[in-house]
Amino acid sequence: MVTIYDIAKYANVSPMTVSRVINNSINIKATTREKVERAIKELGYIPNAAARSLTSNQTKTLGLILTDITNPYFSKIARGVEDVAVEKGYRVLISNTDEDSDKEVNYIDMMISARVDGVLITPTSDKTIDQVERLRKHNIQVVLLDRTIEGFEGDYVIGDSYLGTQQLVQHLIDYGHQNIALINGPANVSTARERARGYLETLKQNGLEVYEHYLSELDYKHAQEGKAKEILKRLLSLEADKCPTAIFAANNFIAVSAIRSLRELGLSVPDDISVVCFDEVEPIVYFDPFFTVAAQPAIEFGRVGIQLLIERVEEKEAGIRQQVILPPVIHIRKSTMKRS
Amino acid sequence: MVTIYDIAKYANVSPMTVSRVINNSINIKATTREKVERAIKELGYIPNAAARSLTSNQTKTLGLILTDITNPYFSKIARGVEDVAVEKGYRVLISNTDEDSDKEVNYIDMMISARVDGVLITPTSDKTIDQVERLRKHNIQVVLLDRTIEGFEGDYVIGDSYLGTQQLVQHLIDYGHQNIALINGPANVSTARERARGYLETLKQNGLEVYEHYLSELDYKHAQEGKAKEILKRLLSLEADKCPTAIFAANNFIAVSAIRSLRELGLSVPDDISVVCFDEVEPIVYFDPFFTVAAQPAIEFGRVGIQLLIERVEEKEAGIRQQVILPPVIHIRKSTMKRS
DNA sequence: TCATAAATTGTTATCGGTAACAAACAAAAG
DNA sequence: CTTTTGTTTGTTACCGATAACAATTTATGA
Repeated sequence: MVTIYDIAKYANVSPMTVSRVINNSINIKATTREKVERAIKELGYIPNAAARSLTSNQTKTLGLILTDITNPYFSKIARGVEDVAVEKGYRVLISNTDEDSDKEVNYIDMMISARVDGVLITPTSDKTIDQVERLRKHNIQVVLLDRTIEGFEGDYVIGDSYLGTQQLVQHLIDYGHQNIALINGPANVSTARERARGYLETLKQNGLEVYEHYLSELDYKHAQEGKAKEILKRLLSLEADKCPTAIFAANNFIAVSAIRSLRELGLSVPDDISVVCFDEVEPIVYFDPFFTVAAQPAIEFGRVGIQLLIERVEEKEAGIRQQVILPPVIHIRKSTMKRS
Repeated sequence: MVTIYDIAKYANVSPMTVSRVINNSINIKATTREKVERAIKELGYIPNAAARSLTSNQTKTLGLILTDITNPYFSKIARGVEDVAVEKGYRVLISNTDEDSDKEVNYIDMMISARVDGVLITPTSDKTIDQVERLRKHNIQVVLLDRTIEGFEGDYVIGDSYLGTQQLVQHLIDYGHQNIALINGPANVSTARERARGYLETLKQNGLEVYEHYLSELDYKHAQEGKAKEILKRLLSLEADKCPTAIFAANNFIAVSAIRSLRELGLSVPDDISVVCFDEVEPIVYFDPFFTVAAQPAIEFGRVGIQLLIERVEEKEAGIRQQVILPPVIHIRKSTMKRS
């Protein structure tokens, strides 16, 4: 492995001078600089980041903790993060919690041992506050992504779950639906709470009753057809006047599970029942726009989130909290139909 | 930041003893070990990976270079990689080249400066061989993923593009299609070459003629509706007896672009024209299985690829080359129709 | 009981950079 | 042609961990 010492010897200068050239210090004689740069090129030297970080106390590495990169919503976020990070000279360590707080703890350990400069994280639940504390104790900046957690003081980038839900539910009501069931995410996730609030308040604002039976929960995860089917069976077995004519799915995965289950139960969307959800269902949207959704600007979430994080990292003391709430965009498509 | 020196002082031993406890060395008195472990827990010590890597010459970090994490095919690969890597105690640095070899060079630099132990890479083109050389010069192991490159000697995990193409084309022929157009990926990517070969040979084996006009190229990238539309316009303007009744799209993105363009041109799939492609189109498949595809075990690609890489990393000298070729699975669905 | 082997712990140097200070050299001023 | 100041380069110590060796303690056997 070639080091500054090799370069130094090759260029007949001291290692320190090499270091100065690498870091574009002032006060280097032009001829010396050229000599060193030639040596660097000829020997193919690339600085050792580990050694650097040891003195500089920064690794130029950031952690990105998501629930599942396989969800297009998160892969887009990851993409946004990656692009901005690289642009600003940072590397990105990535990991998937699967909404599992034990995994989350392990990944936080990993991030701490890597001494990342900051972590951008989609917390699994309110319990994640402990992990935030731990990171901060290790002097690692934290920005939350997609969700907040109780008691968190700091920067975050989230979508407006309340607003999006309100708009979707209102859309259903405008389409003549009165019996709207909510299949929500886990109540210990802030987005689920906000979506529940949006759902309940919008119903109330429209003078509609909320049946206890209309509320159920699934994980925000992939492939839960089994549980989804049970929920739907239960919903569909309600008396005719209480049987839901529309379903609000709290995210894209839940919506896909729901529609699959509905089909298996012999119902078709939107003819028999309408479905709306949060987050775009890709790449279906490019190919055959079907889902009525509250689309969130996922790439933008990533870009903004990592930007905030980098700002925090680069000016530690930094001032006021940056809490960005990006509004969703409602797309009315084929999964909802007017009740006649 | 708490270091072994802090632990040492707190536990009244030498730093070296602390190091020994951390690394589970033998010959530590039980009482000493407990004392140190208690100190570690109480002070919340986590080893500094950078410092470690300086002496050990390994970072326990691996690089994953993909073309675009936004493509579900690659996000699944990334997921497989991540899972196995973490399981084996490695971190993963991730990056997206967008099939751009300049970006690729930058990311390779990044990986070298991070002194990753190995890189798992989807090469952008045959030119990537230079980058492989560079990595190796820096003593970094390389495993190729999804594609090979000319002149490469080493491990790789790829799909059987030839076989998959053959089966898809044969399926089209069995369905009565004689005029099958190929919209391929870039010829400097091995999968595209193999798919072209599979296409041409299967046609020949069936005594079908190949029209020059049937061959065209797109990037393996997202959102190329413009170019796709041009290609399709040209194809559809051929005389009736030469006008394709089926299209072989070299990957999922190309297929989606093609179908979108076809629709804009007033044609529907499969009624007017059949379409097949490589790689699953998710999550459509869960929701409404539509595409006839050669599905590749993406997660498995990732898992196997990173496993090979880790093996190489952990026993440098290692023996014979591991060249894994995983067969695709053909799913015949609704995007193809029998010609009557 | 004392020498010797085995187990346990400590010291020093090092990995590849850089900060802080010191030295050498060149240019400007008297 | 000195002196002074400013430029440029070099030395030393350190970041946090560990390998290699040294020292100390404990156990074993004659």
